[in-house]
Amino acid sequence: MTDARQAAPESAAAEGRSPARVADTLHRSAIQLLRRLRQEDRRSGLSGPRASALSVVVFGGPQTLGALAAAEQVRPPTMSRLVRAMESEGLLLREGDAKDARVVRVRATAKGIRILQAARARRLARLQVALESLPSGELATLDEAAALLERVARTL
Amino acid sequence: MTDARQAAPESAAAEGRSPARVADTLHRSAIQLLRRLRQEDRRSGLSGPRASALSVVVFGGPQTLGALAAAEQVRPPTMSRLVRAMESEGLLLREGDAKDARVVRVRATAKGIRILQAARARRLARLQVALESLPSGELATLDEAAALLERVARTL
DNA sequence: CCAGTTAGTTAGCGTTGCTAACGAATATGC
DNA sequence: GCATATTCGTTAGCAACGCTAACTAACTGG
Repeated sequence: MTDARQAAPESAAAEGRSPARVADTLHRSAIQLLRRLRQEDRRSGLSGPRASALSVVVFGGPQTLGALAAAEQVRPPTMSRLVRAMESEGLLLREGDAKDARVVRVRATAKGIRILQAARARRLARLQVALESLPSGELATLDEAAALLERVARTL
Repeated sequence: MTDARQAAPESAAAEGRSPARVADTLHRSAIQLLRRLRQEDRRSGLSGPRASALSVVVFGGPQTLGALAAAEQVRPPTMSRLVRAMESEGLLLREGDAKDARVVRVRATAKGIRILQAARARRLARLQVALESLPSGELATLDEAAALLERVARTL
């Protein structure tokens, strides 16, 4: 099945580096990472779906409701209800579009931005502490890999 | 606040490699990666919570209901209902403990294992395809980083 | 101007999360 | 050994989230 031995690559043994194996380890470690960081979200007052949707609006700028639903991989009725609930909590607001009266544009409020950033800061702080205890070489590897991974994820 | 300039590290510029920045990029890329891979789960017939719980039982072996709830970061009543539903679908079975009659031990059935592995294979296949188009140096970086990340995640 | 398409909502259902309260079994203390 | 406390899991009941089906309103193309 595997063609790992053909034309041995330039350097350090390629046996552990088949795309299949890397995919597996990457997948498992990403799941594990986010699972642990999710513990920090309890005290944010934001549910998972709300934090995720709010994040898209805060970092991606104002969005139509449909675009937001697509980004969150959720159907329009689900996002419609989510947006209404979050609007009533003052996290975001819905505004009409000047060109097309059908669309609803969603924008984060100052409060929404503040709350999301606080939740995000808690997650990142926890991860940062763990990274601080790594030797600089390992940190460099993670830095390169993270940038790479971001690019790979966009092409998925 | 940052002490990035003190005692300049051995090699290539450390400016982008503060733990804070790496944490941020890692976090974002992990979210993006799993968000995309989640699209594959639609055709597995397993909901997110079910796939996740089943995965813990398949890879971690038989578990008590409470341990499973803790692993999934969910309260016992939630896991109790989830397990009952999955048992009725033939994905796993509940068996009593010989030593302690209070505990319920949960084990995956052959069907459960098969279905989980199929879902997992779909996710991994998609990621693998993306990785195959990377130059081997980048793949090596991801390989090292994935192993590192797995270790970091365990200490979180 | 009329048919078709698109954006979003409403209605109604199943699943998944919780807390509170309980039953049963085990552990502890006197 | 027996009363009490603790632990494990379940039941009941609620809120949040996911879906599809069906609808209204608005835009588009002839």
